[in-house]
Amino acid sequence: MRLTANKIAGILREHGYKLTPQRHAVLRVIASSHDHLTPEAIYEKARSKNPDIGLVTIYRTLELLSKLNLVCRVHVPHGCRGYMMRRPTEHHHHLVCSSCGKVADFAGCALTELAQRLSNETGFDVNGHLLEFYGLCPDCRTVTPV
Amino acid sequence: MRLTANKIAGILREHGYKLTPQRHAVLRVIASSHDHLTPEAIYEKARSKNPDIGLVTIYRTLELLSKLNLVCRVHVPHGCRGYMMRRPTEHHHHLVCSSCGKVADFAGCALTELAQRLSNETGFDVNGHLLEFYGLCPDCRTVTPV
DNA sequence: ATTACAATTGATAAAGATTATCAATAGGCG
DNA sequence: CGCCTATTGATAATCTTTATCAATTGTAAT
Repeated sequence: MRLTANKIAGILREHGYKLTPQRHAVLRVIASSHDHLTPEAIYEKARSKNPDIGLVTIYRTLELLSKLNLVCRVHVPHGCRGYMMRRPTEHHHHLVCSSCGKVADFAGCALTELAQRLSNETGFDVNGHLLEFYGLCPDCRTVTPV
Repeated sequence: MRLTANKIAGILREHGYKLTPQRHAVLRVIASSHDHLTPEAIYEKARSKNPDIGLVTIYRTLELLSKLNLVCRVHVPHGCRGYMMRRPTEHHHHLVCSSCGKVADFAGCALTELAQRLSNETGFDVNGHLLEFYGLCPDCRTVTPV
């Protein structure tokens, strides 16, 4: 089960934020893509539906949606600002090809135990983690990487 | 045992790169700090020893040192370009406080097994990973986070 | 030591990405 | 329907990072 753009729009409203066409557009764009999208890419896609949307609004909206935990920010080697839908029931991480940038998802990170250990040892209140693997995808293994 | 700046300078030379005072300075700066340093911070520190060094050289040197795996690039929530020494015998990761930015190190990530599994399942040639935990440090737990 | 060559540097400018400002607009509630 | 305030978009202002290119400087061979 995954959250639809409409459900998320409801959540947005529940938190006291207005539902504007621009926010709706950004949500649609992110929800309809499986990959990470840069603010610029989101801008381009959103404009095709909503030609008058401004780039600044994209940034503001992304910040808001991140704060509400509706989208998550992802770091990849070439570009550290990618956004994608957060799917609560599908906790997963990324395996990124260093050569072509292809991204494969994987689940089963089994880090809660480690998080608990860290919490005990350091006194931190651990509430999240970032895990990514890097390597060469099958296609790029056969050629000389750039 | 940790690599000294001198040893690393030797490694640099072995790889066919010249040992310039600027590169030496950047290495010293990074090697002498335990925290992540931004390019700008490295620039400031390097200038105190070598007033004529240029910012562009810092960027170029960081790129080179990263390529040689002598330093590693770290992503943290507020600023995605931090560099620190790579210490081959001390593989470790970071636990970052979302509020004050304090960083604690930890070892024992036990991800080689997972990397092997991913390698088998996806055909990727996995050669590295990025793992970071986020949370609130003991000091920041008691006050309202920003 | 000297020389010559190629790598490296620094200053400047250019390009890109992100944030601040502020008047105009539009969503949501009564 | 109309008001109030949040939100938007255009522009400009900040950073951050990269490109350019002449001048400099390691290095290895002499």
